[in-house]
Amino acid sequence: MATSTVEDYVKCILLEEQVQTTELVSMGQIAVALSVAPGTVTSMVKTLADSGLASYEPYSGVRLTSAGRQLALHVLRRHRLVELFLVQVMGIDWSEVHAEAELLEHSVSDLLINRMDEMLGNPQVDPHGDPIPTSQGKVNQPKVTSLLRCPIGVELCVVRVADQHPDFLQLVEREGLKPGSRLEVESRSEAADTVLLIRAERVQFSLGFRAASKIMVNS
Amino acid sequence: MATSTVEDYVKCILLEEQVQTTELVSMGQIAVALSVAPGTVTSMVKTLADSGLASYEPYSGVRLTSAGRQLALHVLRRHRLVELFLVQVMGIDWSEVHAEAELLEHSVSDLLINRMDEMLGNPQVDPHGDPIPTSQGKVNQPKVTSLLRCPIGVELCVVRVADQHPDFLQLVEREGLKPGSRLEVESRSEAADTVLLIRAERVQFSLGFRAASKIMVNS
DNA sequence: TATGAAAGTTTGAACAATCAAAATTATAGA
DNA sequence: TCTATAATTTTGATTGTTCAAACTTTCATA
Repeated sequence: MATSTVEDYVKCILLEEQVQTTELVSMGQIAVALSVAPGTVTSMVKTLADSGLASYEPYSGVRLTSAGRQLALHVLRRHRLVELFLVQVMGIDWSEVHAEAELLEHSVSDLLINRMDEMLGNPQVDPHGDPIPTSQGKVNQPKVTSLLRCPIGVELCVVRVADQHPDFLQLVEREGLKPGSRLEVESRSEAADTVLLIRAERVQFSLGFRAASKIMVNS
Repeated sequence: MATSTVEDYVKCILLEEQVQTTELVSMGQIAVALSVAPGTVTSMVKTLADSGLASYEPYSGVRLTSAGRQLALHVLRRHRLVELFLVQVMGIDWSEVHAEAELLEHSVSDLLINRMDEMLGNPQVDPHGDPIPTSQGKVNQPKVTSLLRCPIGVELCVVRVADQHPDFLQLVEREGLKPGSRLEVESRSEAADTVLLIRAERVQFSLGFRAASKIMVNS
């Protein structure tokens, strides 16, 4: 059985694969994401490779095998269902559930996860809009763009917030940018590093490019 | 921070202290309870002693310090609240919740545990009748006797089932011996190793001494 | 009182996960 | 093409948890 550290590594590799265009995930990326030393990643990645969860190319990077992807998707399913459960059933603030789920994703049984799934009505996405893999490990990644790339002057719907930091999530909530919110990009200024938004009630609001890239809208 | 292994050891020592009359818990008891080799217990108990959670007397046994007891009670509180939550809220069978709780007790945060406690109405006991320690680490151990020692011919109420094995719990449920059930001991036979019971509806039923010692009634 | 079985301890080894620091490789820019 | 820098890998060590097997202590009883 995979240790919870192994689960963390495969999940991390899956998530890094998803946010980049290249095939291989670098050791450095993983080291930063998991806050461990680079050498630690190299050695752990080798053991992932030994157990058939990843294929490792020295000095180039690592890629999940289908077994590794399967495991990672199961962990992700647990993580996201737990998050939604904590918000919907336990009434915990959406900015705090990520940290809780990070722990619980390793110790929740299949029985319990499927009970949660049922109770929540087989939801498609978690509170941040991230898609929940099915128990068979299928995910549908809806087509989205960020506020950095979406068309200007068109009404859009926020579908996902791609950052789990409580501070950011609290701002998102305060400013009415949670998934489901409707808004429009009025303009962008590369020089000023700002994206000017108009929300449903015609209120203006601006975000820096970095923040804007974390708000995903339908496209 | 205490590892989950350390939590398991202090919880185990607390539980063993409770089921015996003597002060010190032996290495052998712990080894059996946790299914580890005797030598492993000796070395772990030394590290518990080093971190101030227990006091260790070579060849005699181990005893929790107040810090150790405090930690153990917190773990026990988490375990028992999780069990009750799983039964009451998640609808999981009471014979299965022990195993689930054994995992979750190490990864549920204080925030979540207190939310559960609230949601369940600050319950006093878990589904097996075991008392739930408060967040301050207080437990009230109600006076109980087992069906082996209780008076004969008096109506009694089951308050606790002191065995977590699913098979036993399922039998208890089938035979209507869950906490809250009313019954009477009609007779005991040392030779036959049986305790003859009469339940509310005047149905007779018998248990072996071993099993009878696991059913606790008010006294 | 002596002794042998049961209980406990020690020893040496293993594995998982980690680090710091030295060594190696890759690569972008001169 | 060469080289300095960044990224990666290796090395050697540490911590936590575990085991089997050798050894020691305890204690009941012959």
